[in-house]
Amino acid sequence: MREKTDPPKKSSRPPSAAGRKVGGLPAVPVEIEIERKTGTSCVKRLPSYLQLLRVLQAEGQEYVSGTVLASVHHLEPVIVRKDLAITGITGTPRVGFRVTELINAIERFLGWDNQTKAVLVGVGSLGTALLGYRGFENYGLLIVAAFDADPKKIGKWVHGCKVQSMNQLAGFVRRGEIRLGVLTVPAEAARQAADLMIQAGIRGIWNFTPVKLQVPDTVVAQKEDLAEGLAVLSHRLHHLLAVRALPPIK
Amino acid sequence: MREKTDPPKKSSRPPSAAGRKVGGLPAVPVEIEIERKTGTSCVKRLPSYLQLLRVLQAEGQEYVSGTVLASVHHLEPVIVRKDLAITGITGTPRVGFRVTELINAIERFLGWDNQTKAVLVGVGSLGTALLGYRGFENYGLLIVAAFDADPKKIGKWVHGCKVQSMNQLAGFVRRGEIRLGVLTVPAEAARQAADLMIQAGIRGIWNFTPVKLQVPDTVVAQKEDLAEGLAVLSHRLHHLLAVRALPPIK
DNA sequence: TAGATTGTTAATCGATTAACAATC
DNA sequence: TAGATTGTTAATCGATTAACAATC
Repeated sequence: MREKTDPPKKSSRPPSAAGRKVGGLPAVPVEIEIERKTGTSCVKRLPSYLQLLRVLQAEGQEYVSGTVLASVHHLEPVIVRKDLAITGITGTPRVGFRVTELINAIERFLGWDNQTKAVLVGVGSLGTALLGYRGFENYGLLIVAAFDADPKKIGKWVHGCKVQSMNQLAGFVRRGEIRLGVLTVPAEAARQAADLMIQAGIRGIWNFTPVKLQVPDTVVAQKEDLAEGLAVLSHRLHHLLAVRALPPIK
Repeated sequence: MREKTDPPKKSSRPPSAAGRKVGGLPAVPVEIEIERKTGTSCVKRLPSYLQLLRVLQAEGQEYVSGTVLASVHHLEPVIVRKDLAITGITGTPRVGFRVTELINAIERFLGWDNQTKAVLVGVGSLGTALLGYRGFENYGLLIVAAFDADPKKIGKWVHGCKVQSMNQLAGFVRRGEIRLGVLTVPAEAARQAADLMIQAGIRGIWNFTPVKLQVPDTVVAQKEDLAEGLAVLSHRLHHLLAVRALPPIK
């Protein structure tokens, strides 16, 4: 309602500058551009949008509104709008976002626009499990080789990967220009295996061990702990059964 | 320093009442007791403490301080103190917490003091993976049966479980008094499979599908999404490589 | 045009961190 | 005793939610 005749306190909606890329050049110095608020919560929700967007794309939908994305995921629409904003995309009022454009923006933001090759270290039960799981390909991840320290495992084939010795890791990583590693060794071996991966040139470690890794700032480590989710579930279930078991409430 | 001669503003440290169990009876009405601040962040960190505590117990350590737990996990000591407080345990200044007591308190709080039996629904690549992973036994979870809708899979043995048809689910759950189910079907089948599980009497669903389930309030559902962690890792790696790749910084 | 939807700022909520008395 | 550690309250920080002008 308020017009742009005189600027009061609020300068509502400056067309799109201030820390956003306009043409191809950042409107502000790069350091500030990089430091923009990218809380991890926003990033975590992007894959679920992506998953739905791909379904919509397959169905031939051209546009989707943030409102629709929100209702499917049981989120507030404003959350979706903010999440999508970090990818740099803009929508059109009353219409929404172009599905294809949104898919590309999210994939680009996450670095999933090209398949990323990864090695897996530690072919135990979890490692074997992950090698067999083909779902990661939807997320731009392709595990191309497996390594283990146990001589009894070396040479065996697991889900299409020949298990190699740890000595072969550095050469393989260098030749293949691999940047990402999945760590699934037992807790005791975690630290040493991670160090070998880093020496080999791995820059990102998806850490499935219960050990908090210390890595140099040229490397990122992401801890994945199924026990976290299970703990929340167990506690809530425990609680629910205690409350709901005794009297039939109504 | 301040004595309890006269009560100023702050009544620092009332011995231990106010919403805490004292003997065996809650000091306040049950509803309030239940509603006590149990943010999910605290609960998620408990398994990692538990893991370390078991190592210490095996080593014969009798006491451990919150400070030590904190430094191992790279957390602030006050976080550990708050987390442990939700289990109802108390420590002794200068000494710390009794390891055995702490293990018991955490296990009890999470409902991990007795093994919980679970069924798994959906024997695809991820389901097979989880059936083969024996690590859950440390977290009080034992997957005792597997179910699938695909007739071609029924009757096969996967990691010691015979795959059963969905028709057999309800009977099995009732006979075994199973409360927990692991859902690893494809996205399209998630809703229907979850409904069958709930009808069968399952009260907690560990949901590995990318679908947000709608469940009645007699059931808890916990979504587990590996893509979340991978998204955070990918984004950080992408970012890191962009920043660190171009110029050799120093 | 009217009204649904976007993008953004301000307010609220929850979790983390700082500070500190009480304790052994 | 002295000093490290506990338990708790207050302050800070970040994420979610509310509110609303701009837009098609």
